[in-house]
Amino acid sequence: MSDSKNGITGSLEDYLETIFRILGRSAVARVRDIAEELDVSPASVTPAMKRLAEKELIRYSKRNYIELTEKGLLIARRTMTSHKLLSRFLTEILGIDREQAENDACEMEHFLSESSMERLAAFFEFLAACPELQILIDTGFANCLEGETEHLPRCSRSICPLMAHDDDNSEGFELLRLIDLQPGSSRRIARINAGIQARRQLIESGFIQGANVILIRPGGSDLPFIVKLDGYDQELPVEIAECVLLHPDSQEMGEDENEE
Amino acid sequence: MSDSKNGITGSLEDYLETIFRILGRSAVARVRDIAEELDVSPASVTPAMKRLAEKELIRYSKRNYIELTEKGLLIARRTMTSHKLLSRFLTEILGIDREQAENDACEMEHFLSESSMERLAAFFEFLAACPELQILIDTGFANCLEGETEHLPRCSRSICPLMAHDDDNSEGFELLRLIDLQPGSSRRIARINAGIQARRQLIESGFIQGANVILIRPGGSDLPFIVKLDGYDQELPVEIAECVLLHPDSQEMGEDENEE
DNA sequence: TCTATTTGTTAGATTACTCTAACAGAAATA
DNA sequence: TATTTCTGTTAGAGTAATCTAACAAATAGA
Repeated sequence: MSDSKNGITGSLEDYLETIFRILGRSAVARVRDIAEELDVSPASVTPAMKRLAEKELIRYSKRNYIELTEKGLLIARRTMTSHKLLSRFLTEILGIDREQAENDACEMEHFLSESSMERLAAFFEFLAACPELQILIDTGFANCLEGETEHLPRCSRSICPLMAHDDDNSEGFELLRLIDLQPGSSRRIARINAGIQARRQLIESGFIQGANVILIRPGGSDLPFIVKLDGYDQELPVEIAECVLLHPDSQEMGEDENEE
Repeated sequence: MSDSKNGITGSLEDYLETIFRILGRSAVARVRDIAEELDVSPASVTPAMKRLAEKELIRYSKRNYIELTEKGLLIARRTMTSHKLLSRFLTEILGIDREQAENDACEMEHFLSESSMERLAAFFEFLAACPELQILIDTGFANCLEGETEHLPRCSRSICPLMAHDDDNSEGFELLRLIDLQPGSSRRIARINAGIQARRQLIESGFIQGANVILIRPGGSDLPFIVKLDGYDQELPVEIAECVLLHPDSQEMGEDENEE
């Protein structure tokens, strides 16, 4: 029932985190501030405070200022750290805009386990200490994304030579197009070479790098391609199917990605 | 109220995803299978199916097999993809063990926005196409983590020269130890050089790369250090404070990390 | 066909959370 | 001091989710 590691729900974790934030900048935390910051009605805060006090995570008496206990402080800080790490990952690594990143992080923070948290922190330490990685991400990956409506993964040759291409038809250096695949044979997806719209649609349908597709039936101008993915047949119009680029080598089927 | 982008709750998304998984391997989906896979009682499944049917995400009639509608299929697939991406990120990049990664992904999947999802997918494409990045992560970062109880970020010189060190006292090449910091001055954390226990404790307390710390009062053998972080004073025993390594340059305070 | 087992549903309770509306206490103002 | 405003609480309702226990329908076995 109660989520995550603390034995409390995500909602209560949010209240703790909010109290922590407020106390970090003001001398006292009041019901009003909490309600405002969390965008809930003050009437929702009171019962939440009671629940927290019951669990001895805050000190709370009617109509009085709210304080975190030692235990509550620990959870609040952990939640806050989780939030920061996720938000930084989304903005600094993936390049998501701040607001969206905050939204996502705000919800995911309650479910990042301690070990994941610790590794994510290590990743930032590694990133800060490793200029090559920093450059690859800042320049290579970021450049890949900058032409938002353009074909996405695209590197400057100086950063990552194998990936370089000029967006004309030199695109598939070693990649195989889904539409050129032999019916009945299967490959792993290397990348999606589509505008943001089609790209999103394909990705949400499961066409992500590493996923295994089998061409069931080739299509034509009016006939959609049929491909099998995750055990399901899916229809793809030619103009969509064209965007799917495959790793040229038939994989060794030693791993999963197809079973679970 | 209803989470995420679909206008349905995480719980219902889980049911859809489960139905999707089952139909990917079996001809039919029954209440029993769903209950088993989700580890809930069959009595919880029936009302969930009613809620889903009401929203026209499944076709369901009493005591009959369950089918996804077109709309339901879309959501199920999107959730599934979100799950896969997160799980892959946790295992392939961060090196979390599979079971833990599945657990985390299972909950976070409901909150990863479409744009974040798309960028994460792009990251894998970039990774697959960029051998340098792959090497850095597989060798550099992974090596950093392999001695789990050891000092964490540690690179082999061949991969990332600046980071290389041999775990003797050559550790801080250019880094400043927190315990050597001038009282009153502030620096950003570069990394935590501690065993897994102390490391986890520090990170959960907010001592992550990039965070700004101010040394309030230096400590001694019996006297804990006091440092300010996120507006809060924290006590750190010497042996813990020793593990905190700082970027040597006083930062330009142009960004946040201290305000929000 | 009759019975036992499996499977699915219902009823009823519980928990957690939210809201609005009404009210009460405290502080600020006149 | 009296009154208005701000702040916090309570009451009452609603939603979503879960459970156990009892029951009903379908299937399988004898």
